[in-house]
Amino acid sequence: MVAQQDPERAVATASAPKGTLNAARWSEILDAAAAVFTEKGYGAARIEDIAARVGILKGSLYYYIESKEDLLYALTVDGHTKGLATIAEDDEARAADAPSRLGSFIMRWMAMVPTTGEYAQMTERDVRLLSDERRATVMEMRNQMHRYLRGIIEQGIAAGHFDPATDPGVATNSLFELLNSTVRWFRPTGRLSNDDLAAFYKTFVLRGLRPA
Amino acid sequence: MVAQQDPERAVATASAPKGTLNAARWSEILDAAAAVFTEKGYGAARIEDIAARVGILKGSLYYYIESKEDLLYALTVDGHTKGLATIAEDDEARAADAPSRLGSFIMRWMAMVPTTGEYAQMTERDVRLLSDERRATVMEMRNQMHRYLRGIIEQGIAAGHFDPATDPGVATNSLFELLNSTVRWFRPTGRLSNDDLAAFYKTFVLRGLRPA
Amino acid sequence: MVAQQDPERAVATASAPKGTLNAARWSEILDAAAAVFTEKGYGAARIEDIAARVGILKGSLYYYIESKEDLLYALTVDGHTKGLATIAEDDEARAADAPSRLGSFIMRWMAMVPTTGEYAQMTERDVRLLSDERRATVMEMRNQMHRYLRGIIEQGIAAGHFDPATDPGVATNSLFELLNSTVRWFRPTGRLSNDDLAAFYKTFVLRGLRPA
Amino acid sequence: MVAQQDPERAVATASAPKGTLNAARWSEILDAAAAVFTEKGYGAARIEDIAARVGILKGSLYYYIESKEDLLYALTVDGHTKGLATIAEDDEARAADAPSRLGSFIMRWMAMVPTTGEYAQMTERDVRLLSDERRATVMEMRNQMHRYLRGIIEQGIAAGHFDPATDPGVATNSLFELLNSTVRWFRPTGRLSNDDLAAFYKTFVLRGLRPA
DNA sequence: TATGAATGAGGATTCATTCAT
DNA sequence: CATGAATGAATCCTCATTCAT
Repeated sequence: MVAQQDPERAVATASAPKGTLNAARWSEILDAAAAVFTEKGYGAARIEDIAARVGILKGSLYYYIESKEDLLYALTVDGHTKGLATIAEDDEARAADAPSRLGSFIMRWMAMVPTTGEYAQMTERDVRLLSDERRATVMEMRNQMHRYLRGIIEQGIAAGHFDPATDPGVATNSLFELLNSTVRWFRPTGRLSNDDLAAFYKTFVLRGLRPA
Repeated sequence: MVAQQDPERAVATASAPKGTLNAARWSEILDAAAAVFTEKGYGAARIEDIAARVGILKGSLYYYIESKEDLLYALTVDGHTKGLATIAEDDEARAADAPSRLGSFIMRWMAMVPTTGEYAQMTERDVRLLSDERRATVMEMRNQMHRYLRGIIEQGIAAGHFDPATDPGVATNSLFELLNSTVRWFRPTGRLSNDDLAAFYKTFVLRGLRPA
Repeated sequence: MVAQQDPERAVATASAPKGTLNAARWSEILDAAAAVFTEKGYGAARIEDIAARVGILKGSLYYYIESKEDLLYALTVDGHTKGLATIAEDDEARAADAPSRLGSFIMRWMAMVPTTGEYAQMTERDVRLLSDERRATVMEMRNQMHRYLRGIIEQGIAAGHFDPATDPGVATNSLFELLNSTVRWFRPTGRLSNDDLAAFYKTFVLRGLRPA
Repeated sequence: MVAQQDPERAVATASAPKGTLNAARWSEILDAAAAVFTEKGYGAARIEDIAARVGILKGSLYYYIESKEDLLYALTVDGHTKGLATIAEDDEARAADAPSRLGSFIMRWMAMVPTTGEYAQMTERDVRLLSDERRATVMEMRNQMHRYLRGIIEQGIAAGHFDPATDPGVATNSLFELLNSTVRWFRPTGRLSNDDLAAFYKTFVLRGLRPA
């Protein structure tokens, strides 16, 4: 178990797979892994690259992990945990109508995205690399998020706020893909901030779902 | 799911890197590569898998290629060539207003998507695997497509059909990501056909871009 | 058997290993092999390179040879045959004293060297690549040459023309190495012709062997 | 026959390409590489052979090297470094006349030769296998040695000790080839020691260069 | 004679993983 | 905790050779 977590990783760092460990070091390792995976892709990333970024030798990494997959899994669980935190609503928010719930979700999700690497919202293909059990865990977390978003869309359709011709599953998948695709091309170095982008998505999506 | 062989392949296919060779066999090889890359990802795909799918030994594949990268490149150029064919408009179409041009583009693009594998619209990361020259070629093709779509969006903004608050670059990237993300989750095995999906995207996008 | 040989290769072209063949083509092939072996070394030379230089496909080369080794052997026998031709003396020459026989031999040998490639006087290491039988053949040819030169040196020592402290075996080996090393560094493109070099060797060697 | 390990190795050895590693092991590896390269030639030598001779698996060799070429380069730099050490003269030696400087050089060079493998004085062809930068380094070392020897020959000609008809470049190349050819045929197993050979070369060369 | 296509046995290199110290 | 050294299975790629046409 990780004894203490720093604020940035606070919400839910996956605990290191090997017993009691130096939490700060484990956090460094996850950051390094996130950076390297994002830069090279999971397959091309080498344990050595990650270790080097932490400033230790690759053999030493095995004090913290049992396999490379552990890093992918930890990062993914981390990201998904943050995602799950994002779908939490207080009673008041939950009572709102679908458009405002959806708009609010988009803003929250987009606020979270830059705190995770590309692998946090792991693609279908990479999920396959996990063991059956782990894959099931991740899929369950993912399904929870999908159910949440789908619920809002169905609510909006039922209430006449969203086009009844919309297939809720298609809309859910499309929204997640749209929001998560951001990491693949957006670099907040220019005119546009992450917040600007979030605002665009919100407007775009809410208008896009409106009935004819 | 995997690039289907179709008549256009003969025309659009990047020519095999080693002189003039049996075109049918080369096409088989590209199909096999598309299937294996899509299934396992480029990095994890083994030359042996591809050869086996064609029914030859791995060494024999090197009669057709010089390196694994050749396959990625050929597939990508293939996909991008199809993409470029998709942005072609006759004079009448070009003269139309932005919403109808955009709607029409979405339908054409979505009609093309199922004829290519996931690697046809290669991700940023995989583009890095190509040699400098090849990467430049691919990027130029990609830029052409982006310019086309961006042009339509700017036209729509100028004509008042699209929200003037829209950033054309963001919208262009978002649209491509949205459309291309399809291959990552959609399987046309259920209620919904690829056409249904295209219709959804069209409606969703056109409404989403409308002014307030 | 090669039916007719062109003058340049007349003295003793090793016949192609496979039955009756187009002699001109076989000669072309040997020239190509000599060029490629000299350029890249036997090991690094590819059958494909040689075929390309002849203007045929590598598969076609096997109409003329049974294995790559055939080319090395043919070239070597060729060169050694030329070497053996070089040690031939008429009765008058044979009757001369050692210094004039040796000087004359050096001039003849150096006149022959530029007509063969580097592999003609194959190194110890490459000889090992030949089959036992072929190696024996080549070694026997080589030994004949060595015996000839050694004979002259022993004659010179006996007659008091050469330093009696000279070890005939060492001198023989040294002379062959000296003369054959020429191909490794000499390019007759500058001030010096092959004849100039021959003259230097002759003077140098004859003085070098003189008694104190 | 093969590079014998000796105290100088520690000083003269090109440092292992991968950081600071176990020096003794690196030395073992170089010895093994020298042995295998000499026995089979660089091209035919297998990494596995070298590893086996060290008593490790081939994969383990890559802990010490980045590529097979590294071994060739290290060996060559090693040999050339020894060669450069051989051309060093103290003030008294440098002040001597050309014949004694040359005689002394031959003795020193021949004392060095048996401590290096065949690849130490790498042939032109093998030099091509090195990267541009490495080739340049080796060529520069080689040129230093050539300049040294050529200087002595020019001094001798100027002072009237050597035949003025001698081309210094030709003589330099011939001498190096003569001395270095030793490794290709000489085995100090018989009557003759390496010192005997050195003495022969010294006498032979000094007489060979004398004026008419 | 020549070709095109395939074969298959290597060989270099990579890298996650192990483990004694 | 960390290191250095080694492992060994994988995987890309090479190329001499074969052979039906």
